[in-house]
Amino acid sequence: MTDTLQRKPVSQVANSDCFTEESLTKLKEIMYEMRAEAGNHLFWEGDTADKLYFLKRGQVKITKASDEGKSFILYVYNTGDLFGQVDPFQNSVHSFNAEVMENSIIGVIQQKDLEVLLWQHGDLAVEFMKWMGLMHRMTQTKFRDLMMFGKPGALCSTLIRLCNSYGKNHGSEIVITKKLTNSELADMIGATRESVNRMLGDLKRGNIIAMENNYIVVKDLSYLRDICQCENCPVDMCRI
Amino acid sequence: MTDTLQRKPVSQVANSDCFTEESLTKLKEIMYEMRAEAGNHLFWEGDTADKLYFLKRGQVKITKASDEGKSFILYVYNTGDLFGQVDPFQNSVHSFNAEVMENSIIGVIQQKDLEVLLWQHGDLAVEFMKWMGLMHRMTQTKFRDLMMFGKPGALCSTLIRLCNSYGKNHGSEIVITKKLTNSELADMIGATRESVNRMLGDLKRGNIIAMENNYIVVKDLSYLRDICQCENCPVDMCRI
DNA sequence: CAAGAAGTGTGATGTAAATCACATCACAAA
DNA sequence: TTTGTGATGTGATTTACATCACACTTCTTG
Repeated sequence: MTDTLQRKPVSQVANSDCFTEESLTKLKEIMYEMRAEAGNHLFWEGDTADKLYFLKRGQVKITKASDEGKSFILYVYNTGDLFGQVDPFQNSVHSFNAEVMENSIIGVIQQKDLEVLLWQHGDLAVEFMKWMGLMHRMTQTKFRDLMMFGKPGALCSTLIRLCNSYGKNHGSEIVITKKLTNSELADMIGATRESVNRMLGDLKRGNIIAMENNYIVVKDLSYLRDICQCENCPVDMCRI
Repeated sequence: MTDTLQRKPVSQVANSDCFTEESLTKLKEIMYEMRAEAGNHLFWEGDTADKLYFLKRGQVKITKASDEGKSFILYVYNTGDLFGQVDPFQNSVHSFNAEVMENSIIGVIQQKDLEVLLWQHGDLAVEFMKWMGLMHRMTQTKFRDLMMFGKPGALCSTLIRLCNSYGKNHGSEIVITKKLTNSELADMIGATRESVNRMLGDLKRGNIIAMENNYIVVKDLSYLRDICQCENCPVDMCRI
């Protein structure tokens, strides 16, 4: 979560920013490209986890379904993001689902190939370690935000993360350039649509946010920060 | 979370099991040893995060304090565990506190030194990547357990994790060989002492668990599994 | 453009869990 | 032995949030 001034233009922010141009090229060399249509799944819970995915273009969300049919959105990945699971077990399986949200072009990396690459290139290994550290930290901070500050805190944290992932500055306001339904927001914080609706209503009435042709506009970021005790961590960390 | 038969003796389970003997030796060569007394802190929120810690002996918990003075226990590390933060930012700071619970002997690794080592040794880099993946997954599964199955689910998941970290089989029962107060359990699942007390009472009445001179004994692991929809993942992953 | 689908907004009610308030209980120190 | 201290156990009350129910709005698409 960052000062509005520090924010990079939306289009440049991706978690593969951790890598240098050369490293990214090396990674790209061991990828094979595939296309996936919106609605399809890259993997399901229980599938073998032995691949990484580089989102050349598109959007993918990582979810967990509960028995009662509710689904919890853990991450949303966008163009330029790298994601997947690296485990020390041979028969490791996914605990989550990866659902394609927009038609996407995806570079697939086999864990075996990645291991060879890391083995050969020390600099890539170091960058890769840092990327993994970043991803882990993103999970931890999200965990904290969703556990410690109630549903309003979780929502405010999510709005801040959305600003960091999709925000465009308009003067002192930040437009979240991604349409989101109340249900989607609810699934991101483990709440119900109705609760989100009421909370958003409160924020609108308090002049913290506003809607501009169905996009959320954040008018008072510092208020959101206070609610979830945001510590102004790096933008790259506090994302969706 | 595993079948009782698969469970390794407590003393052998540590997250540094990801590494081969040789790799661990290399890591140990770049450590400097320090002693820390119970009650002290290895780091506080806001401190620079540029070190890893290898717990040669002792116990350390990673916590987050909320404004209202409540504290949430994210991890408890034991002898043989490696922990710490690796971030791609130069001025990265900790989001959590590390409190020493027992007098400990700790090997400290500077991130800079680690980078050199990873750069030089491909096999270590690959193992390190897997270790990081394991740690991340541990966080994710804990996240899921605490978010999706209510407080009873969170408690059951935590009891299973405690079995995996500290469990000793006694016939079909598992003794959790670590004394825990209701408050500590509460801090692990983000609940209150009273709630934990009531939930434990329910489990005792249902003959799922019992107390034997202040140690928790799990008598019906499968019941706990059902409550938190445990998928029987590897022991090494589902830990505290 | 009509009509169904998908999304929003909001009241009423139910329920899980926090909070408050004490009564024990265990045990260590004076 | 008393006294203090931390932990446990349990009822009564409050609160946050889910659930249910339904009206209203806005987007689709035939």
